[in-house]
Amino acid sequence: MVIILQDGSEVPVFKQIRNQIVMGISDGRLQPGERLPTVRALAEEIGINSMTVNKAYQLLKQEGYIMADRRNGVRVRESFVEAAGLSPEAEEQLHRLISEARIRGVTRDEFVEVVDRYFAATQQKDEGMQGNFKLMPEGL
Amino acid sequence: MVIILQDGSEVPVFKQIRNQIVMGISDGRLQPGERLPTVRALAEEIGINSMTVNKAYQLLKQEGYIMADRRNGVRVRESFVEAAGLSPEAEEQLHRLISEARIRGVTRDEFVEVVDRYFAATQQKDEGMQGNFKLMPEGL
DNA sequence: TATTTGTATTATGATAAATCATACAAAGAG
DNA sequence: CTCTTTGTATGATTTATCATAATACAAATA
Repeated sequence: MVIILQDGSEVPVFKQIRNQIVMGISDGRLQPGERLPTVRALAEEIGINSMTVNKAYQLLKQEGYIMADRRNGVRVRESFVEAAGLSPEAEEQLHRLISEARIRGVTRDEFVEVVDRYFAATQQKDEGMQGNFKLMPEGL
Repeated sequence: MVIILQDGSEVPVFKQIRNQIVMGISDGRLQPGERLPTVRALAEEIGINSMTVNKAYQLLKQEGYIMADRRNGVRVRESFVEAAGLSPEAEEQLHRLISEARIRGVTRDEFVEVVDRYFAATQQKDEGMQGNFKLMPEGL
């Protein structure tokens, strides 16, 4: 699992960490139950304050993506609650994205093509990369 | 076209205005060249400061959705620049939305279903729905 | 016992966001 | 010309966010 922090991004660091971990869970790079780095380890590797990492973990925990306690450390949840459809926030954001895309001239098929590309980006379990949690310094 | 502000929303007011106008343009409720309310009129209608409306208009103007000057007031652009595909920001946000949706158990078909619903929500020009902005005199 | 763990607390500085009150110049109407 | 309306520039204020920092603490572990 590689985390890449973009420096000039308007997205705050703690949210970049959160987003990339969510994407990692979604595409299988992070397996259920897999342990994540400690807040201090991750903070030191990236070169940020540990409370910033903790803020990302707190958010992920509250959203139900991970579990964290002093017994088991921080781990990806074993199972996720299957909800009916998208969240209201997700629907709203998707609506906005589609509105902007249509004005740009993007057709339905072109949009679905992008959707399929991301849906297909499911990475199956790879023993070789198990447990590796690499961090890259701010790039680009 | 009626602007409805959600009170408890985390989305700032100026961005709510911007988003709703973009959606209005996309689904045809706002026609090309159609005049939008003055900053003061819209501000008074929804009970906010006129500079907040101006901030939304400035953003829309910068993004190329509208044109605004002292001669013609504020109007929806006649034509929009057709770009190739989604913006990088849109792709990134879509990627995140899909990642979150997949974890919730949303399938590709279910997701596309929602996409189609919003893509189909193109409202053609309808004389019956010609209730524009309330305080809007239809001048050239 | 000593260390590591997540986490709670509090503080601080920096920066950005959000709203508001004015004022001004350009344009049009009378 | 005068008066009004227009978008907009300016500055102020208030609030919120972000990241860092220095601790401390309880639970688990080596």
